[in-house]
Amino acid sequence: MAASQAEVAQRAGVSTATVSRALRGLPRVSETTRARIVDAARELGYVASPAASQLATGRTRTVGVVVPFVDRWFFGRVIAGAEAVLREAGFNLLLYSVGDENGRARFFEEMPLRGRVDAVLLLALPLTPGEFERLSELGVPLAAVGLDEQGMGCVRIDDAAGAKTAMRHLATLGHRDIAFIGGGTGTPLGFRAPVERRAAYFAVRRCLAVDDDPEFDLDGGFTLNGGQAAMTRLLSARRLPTAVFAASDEMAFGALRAIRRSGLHVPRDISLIGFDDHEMADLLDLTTIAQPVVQQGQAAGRMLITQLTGETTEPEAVVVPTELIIRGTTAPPTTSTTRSPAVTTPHGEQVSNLPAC
Amino acid sequence: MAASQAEVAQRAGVSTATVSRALRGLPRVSETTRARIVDAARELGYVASPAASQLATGRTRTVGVVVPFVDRWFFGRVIAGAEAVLREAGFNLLLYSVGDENGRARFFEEMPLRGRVDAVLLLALPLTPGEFERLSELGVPLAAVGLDEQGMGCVRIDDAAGAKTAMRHLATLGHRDIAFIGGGTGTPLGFRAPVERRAAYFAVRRCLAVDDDPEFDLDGGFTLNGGQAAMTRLLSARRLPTAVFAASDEMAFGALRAIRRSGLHVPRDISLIGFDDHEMADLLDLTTIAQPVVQQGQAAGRMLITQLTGETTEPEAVVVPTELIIRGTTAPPTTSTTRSPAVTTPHGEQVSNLPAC
DNA sequence: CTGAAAGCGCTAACAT
DNA sequence: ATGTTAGCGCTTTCAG
Repeated sequence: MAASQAEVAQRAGVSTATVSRALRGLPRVSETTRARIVDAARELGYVASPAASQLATGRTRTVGVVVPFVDRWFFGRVIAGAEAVLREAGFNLLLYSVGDENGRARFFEEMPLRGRVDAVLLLALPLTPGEFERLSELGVPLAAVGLDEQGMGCVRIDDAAGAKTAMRHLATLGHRDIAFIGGGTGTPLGFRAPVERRAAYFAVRRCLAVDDDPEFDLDGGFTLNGGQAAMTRLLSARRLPTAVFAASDEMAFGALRAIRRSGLHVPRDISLIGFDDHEMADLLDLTTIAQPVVQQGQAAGRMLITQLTGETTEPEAVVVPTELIIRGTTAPPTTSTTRSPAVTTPHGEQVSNLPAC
Repeated sequence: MAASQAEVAQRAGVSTATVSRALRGLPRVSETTRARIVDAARELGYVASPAASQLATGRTRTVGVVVPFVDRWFFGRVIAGAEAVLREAGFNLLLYSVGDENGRARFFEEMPLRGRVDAVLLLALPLTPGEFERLSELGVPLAAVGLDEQGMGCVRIDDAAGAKTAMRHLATLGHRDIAFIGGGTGTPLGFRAPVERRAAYFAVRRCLAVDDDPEFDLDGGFTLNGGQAAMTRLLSARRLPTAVFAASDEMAFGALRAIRRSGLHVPRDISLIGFDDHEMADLLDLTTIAQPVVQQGQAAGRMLITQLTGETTEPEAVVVPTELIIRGTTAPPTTSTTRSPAVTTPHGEQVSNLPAC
């Protein structure tokens, strides 16, 4: 069916070794024979069998991408970014979606990537020492997005700083009664963004000298519906916050819906800030913390390419910046509960005497 | 590094041939030796080299998935569905994102999937005869989602019927001045959903005896921003429609934003219906035509598995049903322009004497 | 039920 | 610059 290297060799009147060299652009082949071989190959429609060259060289020209979910906005974008640069460099993408605890266990047990990839890109999955060990046994370069792991290239945002910025934005507007919708801190998948964003929430609260309030610490499971449910719970509580910080835009969307359904208005009655700058955030006029998503995928992809193309560069850890995007869901609290005199800036923000949090 | 079959054979005191049979569950191996071999393999952590068995058998245990974009809601979901069933059946996924005209050309020219996959799943990419030919040369089973191609398993919705339902819903409510936001009919990628949905729009118009109106036929490029831009154009036209049919929810979201920005209200001033039942549709209370997305991916995946596991079933064409989801963005026109007496049903729909469109 | 041996199609030393 | 010759690690007749 498909032409073999031997046929090309015969047609060009050379040995298979020369064909191999010529077609891979290696030196030690005269230009004239190379041209002859290239012609013969084209005429025969020859393409080297990946399996054979893989067996001979050990290289697969494939990168494994391990992701919790393919069908979430964030991951889809990161994959797209990584795919673009890897494809450009001639690599294929082997996709593995871990999904849940079960799938994760299976992945690390069976290691379906073993012998199939030259490198692995990990998305947002913090590894247990055992898992890291298993992955290392593959003996290929590793990189990750949304992780801060030793021994592999990592590109991520500073979740703590981003969350702090969100909280400071609310505080600057004059808010003190701020609720948090996060969640997933106890999930088996163990993402770190949820944990860090929540920690920052508490840190800023304390810095503002506001007592902890368990009723203001909600679990929205990082989903739209979860965010809505959490907000609904919040709205039926004894005391209402003047602002809500949702640790992801999707949860903020859900919260938005719950607030509207309750007849309240954003930001008049409650301010709301999200995190991620989801593609829908602009549409819903949601104030949020933006992070570059596609770029993180690209950066991680490039790291792997660098590792793969010989230069034994030390795996680096890149932190990309987040940015506060002020839209229409945040404003100063109407029932002025600010504890210090505040003036309004041209941007409509109140400047209160914030402690240096 | 990794244990080889020979080592297992030696440890179990048999030949590599027997190891091969035993580990793959083939017959003609006594249970006692099989057990011994399995033990030896486990102790050595042996896993067969994919490259080697691939070279020997020609099978890759991998399915190629060719998709226009990874980072669109629809495709992400379909991939997730397909991945689940294929993974379950022991197949890996090789992802190829075609993206644009350029990437598409490269894909069909280089055929990076050649020799790397046992089957190919195509998403929403109608093929030119030449492309189909190239793909067929791979000599592997083909399946598609969102296509109606001869010679491969296809699973899709009836776009025409769905669009007709959307239009009839508006017509039943009493709307006659209905605009359409679609687009991409001229895109090089040549998806068919845009074309069919638009054709149905015109068909129902004519059936309602409403003259064609070029000003009501907008291009929203199947993106959120495009939808917004199209709606903005529409709002600045001489004559306003009482309803808008957006061929995708994402464009409907954009339209929604444009309408709100203009100070008009949905559905009081303008009714709006979308298509797809995007995850955000419920949040935005958008009336739409729902289609099963994950299920289409699963169905296509199963088709491939069937083809692959011997049963030489004829590639079938499955059409899954769509469903009208009535939410809050559609209502009877306020300025009653109905041409026939209408009564209101318990569901709030007006029943007008619709011609049988 | 098991083993010997011949590939699968390519690459990489080593010769020439 | 080119050819020879071993593998790479598994599968699969074909014998036994």
